Amino acid sequence: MNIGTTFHLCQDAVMAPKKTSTPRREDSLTRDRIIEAAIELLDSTGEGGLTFRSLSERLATGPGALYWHVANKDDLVNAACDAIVARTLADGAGGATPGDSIRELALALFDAIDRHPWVGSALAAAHGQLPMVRILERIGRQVRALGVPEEAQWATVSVLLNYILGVGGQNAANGQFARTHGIDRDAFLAALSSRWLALDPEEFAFTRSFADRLPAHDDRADFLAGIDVILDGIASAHAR
Amino acid sequence: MNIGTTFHLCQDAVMAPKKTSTPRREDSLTRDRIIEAAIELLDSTGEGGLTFRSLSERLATGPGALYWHVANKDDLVNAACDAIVARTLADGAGGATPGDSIRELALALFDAIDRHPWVGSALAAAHGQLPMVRILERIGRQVRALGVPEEAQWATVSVLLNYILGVGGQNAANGQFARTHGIDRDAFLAALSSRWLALDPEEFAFTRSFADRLPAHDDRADFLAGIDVILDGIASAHAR
DNA sequence: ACCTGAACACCGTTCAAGT
DNA sequence: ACCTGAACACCGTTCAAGT
Repeated sequence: MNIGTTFHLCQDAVMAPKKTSTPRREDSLTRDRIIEAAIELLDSTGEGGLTFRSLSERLATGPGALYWHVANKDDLVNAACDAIVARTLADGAGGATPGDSIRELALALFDAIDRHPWVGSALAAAHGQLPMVRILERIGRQVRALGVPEEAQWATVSVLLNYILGVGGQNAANGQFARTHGIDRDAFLAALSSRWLALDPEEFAFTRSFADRLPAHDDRADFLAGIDVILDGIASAHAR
Repeated sequence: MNIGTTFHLCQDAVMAPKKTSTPRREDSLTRDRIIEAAIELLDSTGEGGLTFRSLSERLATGPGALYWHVANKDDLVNAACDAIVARTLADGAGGATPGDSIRELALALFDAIDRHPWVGSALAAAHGQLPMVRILERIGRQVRALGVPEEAQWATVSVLLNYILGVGGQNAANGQFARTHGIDRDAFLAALSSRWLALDPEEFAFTRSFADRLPAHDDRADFLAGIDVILDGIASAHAR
């Protein structure tokens, strides 16, 4: 899945081409080129913006041509997700301790999903697929390095992975909502806050008590705090 | 965004007559009736099986009629999800300790998503909506009861919630995959296991080492083990 | 007020026909 | 082998027209 091919998009070519000249591709279609274009489309137009028609238009071809290189839409989205995940994991230099490595890995994934919200949904949809296995493997190695006994390793990896996926899914939903409603993060949190304040004071006492702190809170810091809670739990369960 | 309307569920009150004056005919369309039919359709045919056409057919009406009671498909799915979540939370008797209550709550949600896999996806898609707020509130109260200091409560609730949502999302994906491919859980895990065994032995050493244990493992027990790890982490961070 | 059902603007996917 | 683009079988949603 090495995607180094460069290709340029002429979306700023305002002048409409002559009726006689159809936009021509410069080089042939490739699975990698298709995936790269899909990533750009997903990033710029959101989950709903990726369409075989819009994608084929961007690649100056017909919808049917894509099916020669890609099995179907699930395959396409999964491959796009895997490209992002593989790049994200490739960047990690590794921390001083296994715990640091896990923190670094988790933050890298958090940031990647923040930049590409659709990755959060794609990860949730594709259990056991390559992108998830990559993450599983990385976490597993660090959990082993942490000294967790063999029989508890799977459950331990599972907590970390599912927590990361859970946060990722929520971030994806936030990003998607903000996009389709044309508002930014601050406006989204402000709206959420006032919606929570409108809830029944008795039935939702806890939720309401946090409503006004919502707009100011730091997603990333909270996410990391969650990772630390889990790491603490692991340490206390397998203290040596 | 009008999902705050209170509606009561009479799932077991099969023969409760309406004492109040009911100008509507007995079989007239109702938001509740629509939501109930949507739940049945989602349960029996999966996420892709819910269609305004299939639903209207089941209710012996036209697709357009549904829009009088329901804003759009998101609204419909969210309301269906909320009905399941509300029922699930209503069953909880509460545990002996806050920790037990959290365990009980988490297991109840796990089982509900197991029975209705689409609820996992619906929860992931609707951040801050009523169904998620219900869960948030319940967890929040128990976290308070656990003695977690004020400033750490939000992050603590967040770990538990996101972990539950993460597992729920994965279970939803599993259920969806098994349904669309017409296989059961055992066949799914067996296929996953052999797929993992086909991975590169060096690059995926950890994953492969767990591939043969995959078919026999207990999702529910692993889920609960994860909850316990988080509860341990919370306890060790705020030891009194 | 509530319901009908045709119509609109899409979608993923297929496939005979081309090169 | 790879690509084309029309065609198929769907969607969610709207809306004039009915009761």
